[in-house]
Amino acid sequence: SGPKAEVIQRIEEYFTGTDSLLNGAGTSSSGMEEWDIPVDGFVDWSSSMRRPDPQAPHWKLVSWNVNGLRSLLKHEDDPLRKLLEEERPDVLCLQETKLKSNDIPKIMETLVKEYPEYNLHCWNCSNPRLGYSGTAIFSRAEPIGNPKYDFKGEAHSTEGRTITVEFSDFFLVNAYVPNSGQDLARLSYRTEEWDRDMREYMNTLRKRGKPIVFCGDMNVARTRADIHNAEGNLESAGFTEQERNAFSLLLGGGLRDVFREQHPQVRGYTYWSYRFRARQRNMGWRIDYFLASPELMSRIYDSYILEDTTGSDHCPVGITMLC
Amino acid sequence: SGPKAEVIQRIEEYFTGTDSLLNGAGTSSSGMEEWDIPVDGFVDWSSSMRRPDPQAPHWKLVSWNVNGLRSLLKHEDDPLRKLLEEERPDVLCLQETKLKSNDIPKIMETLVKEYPEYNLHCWNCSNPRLGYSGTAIFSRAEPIGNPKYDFKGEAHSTEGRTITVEFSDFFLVNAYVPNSGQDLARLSYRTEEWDRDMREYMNTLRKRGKPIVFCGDMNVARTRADIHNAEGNLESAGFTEQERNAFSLLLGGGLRDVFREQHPQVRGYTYWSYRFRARQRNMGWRIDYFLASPELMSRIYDSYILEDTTGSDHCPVGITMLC
DNA sequence: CATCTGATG
DNA sequence: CATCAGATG
Repeated sequence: SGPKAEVIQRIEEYFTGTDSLLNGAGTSSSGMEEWDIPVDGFVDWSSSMRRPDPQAPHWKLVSWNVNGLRSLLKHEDDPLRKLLEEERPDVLCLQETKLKSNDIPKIMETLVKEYPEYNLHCWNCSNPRLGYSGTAIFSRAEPIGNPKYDFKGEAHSTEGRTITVEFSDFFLVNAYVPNSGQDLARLSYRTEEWDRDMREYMNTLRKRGKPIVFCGDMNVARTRADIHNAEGNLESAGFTEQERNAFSLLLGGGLRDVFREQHPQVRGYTYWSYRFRARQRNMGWRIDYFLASPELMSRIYDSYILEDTTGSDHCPVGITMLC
Repeated sequence: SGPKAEVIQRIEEYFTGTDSLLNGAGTSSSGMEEWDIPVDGFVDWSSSMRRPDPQAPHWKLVSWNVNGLRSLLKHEDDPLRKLLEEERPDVLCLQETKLKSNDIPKIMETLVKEYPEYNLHCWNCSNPRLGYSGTAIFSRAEPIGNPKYDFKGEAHSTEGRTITVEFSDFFLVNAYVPNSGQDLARLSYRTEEWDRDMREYMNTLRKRGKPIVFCGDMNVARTRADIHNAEGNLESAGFTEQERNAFSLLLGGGLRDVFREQHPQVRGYTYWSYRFRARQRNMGWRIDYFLASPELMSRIYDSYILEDTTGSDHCPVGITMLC
């Protein structure tokens, strides 16, 4: 019906192009381990790969691990306001706000006053551990009902890592997946409990009959194309076999890695350690994702990395979705 | 004998001028509490009150609570190097270096390389508590024997608060007197143990037959003229009756407050809280001192406050001593 | 090499 | 409102 249908048609053609990994993604039918795909012929992500905003009505969704919102708002170049004003996302999901509940009213007041067009501001924060983790969502559109904080009862409710918001035609889940920690101290919690329970949660959401957008810092790089130095990081938090396998299970369970499907031959990172001047040397990881239910893929027009946005050790990622 | 004797004569005349508090200092013969002297007619310290360097051979001694030496060396305007190059002290005493023993070799190497004219570099630091307190002395002249760290055996030996150096004609004691703490938690330790033991230590040094220069952050303002708001701070660490009385006992025991004797009618502060923009508003305290044995007073040519030196919540203080 | 907290001043 | 540490990433 009108421009939207035309655009969807174009997106479907784009996805079925010859360079697409779509058919192979999430399976290992070839016998080759999924993570170990060859990266010959991959090109680096560049913002010129972004597609212009479509004519059809659409939402821009952006996700960003800000590594401390209070600090971010003090930066000289004010990258959050720049993002809000230049990118104008309809929905902005933040991770690692590191806010304690005491800090939230003041920050919220500031942002509500400056950006009244965002009708929803919701915050989840760690408790009792202060200044750790934390997530937030700003949205121009108001959701159906109230945001849902955390998932699976009390199991993962003390670190403020997830917020779920229901919109008319999809669920949005914003997550900051636990880091497996130094010496992988938290690897088993992360993969055997959190990741498992998240898959279950995705299944329960799906049963409610709406597709899902699941975004945030997944704290795992999927494949050789998603990390600068695969060999050197096989034992590192964020690239262990256990984490990659758990992520594969999530994707196998019906969620799709939007960026990878739209850019099958592109190397694009979203995180660079603050150490070793890693960002200047582009020694990065792709660990921030938009995942989506298959039935949404034909409406997702663009998927991109805002690699020029500084102020955090992560940069924002975004999608454009027809609505 | 020559210029030195002439200068000493001039200093003595200066001290016996009509505006001197010399006769009243350290006693309360008038019935009025010493701290509560009227401050009418006091003028603010200004660097124009400094006396030019004398012709006779002399040493400049400077004392500075640097509030973290590592941080100080990273400041844009590099105030420590500026002090060393512009003031060219013969002896520099530092307090609150906040160095742990691990940090000392590297910092020492840097400074020894840049300022080889300082033949003595000695450091005392807190242990086991890291990054707390700490003192240091740099001196062009080499001392007699080795520096002595701490005093009174093991009683006050875990916080790196004092260094004693013996020169040919005086002892130099550099001290960072313990702060009485929030809610005066440490007031009794400070006044009943540390201050008492320090008086004893001064007595033992005196018995060795040399005068004493005792400098540093004494963490107490003596009188109404030494603090911006006396009434408001009668219960504050650094201006309680107990601390003022303990300091009076030290002065009564034979040490003289050089700045106050040379500038009896001057209000000069050496510390301003980082809070409340106290320094801009000159809401300060005089808590950094050079104290000296009476027999040295006729040789101390100048006593001054380097109020323009920033980089710490204290500014340096100095004296010029004929030798 | 960043961010947080919490202690200290 | 500064410094430090120590935890975390």
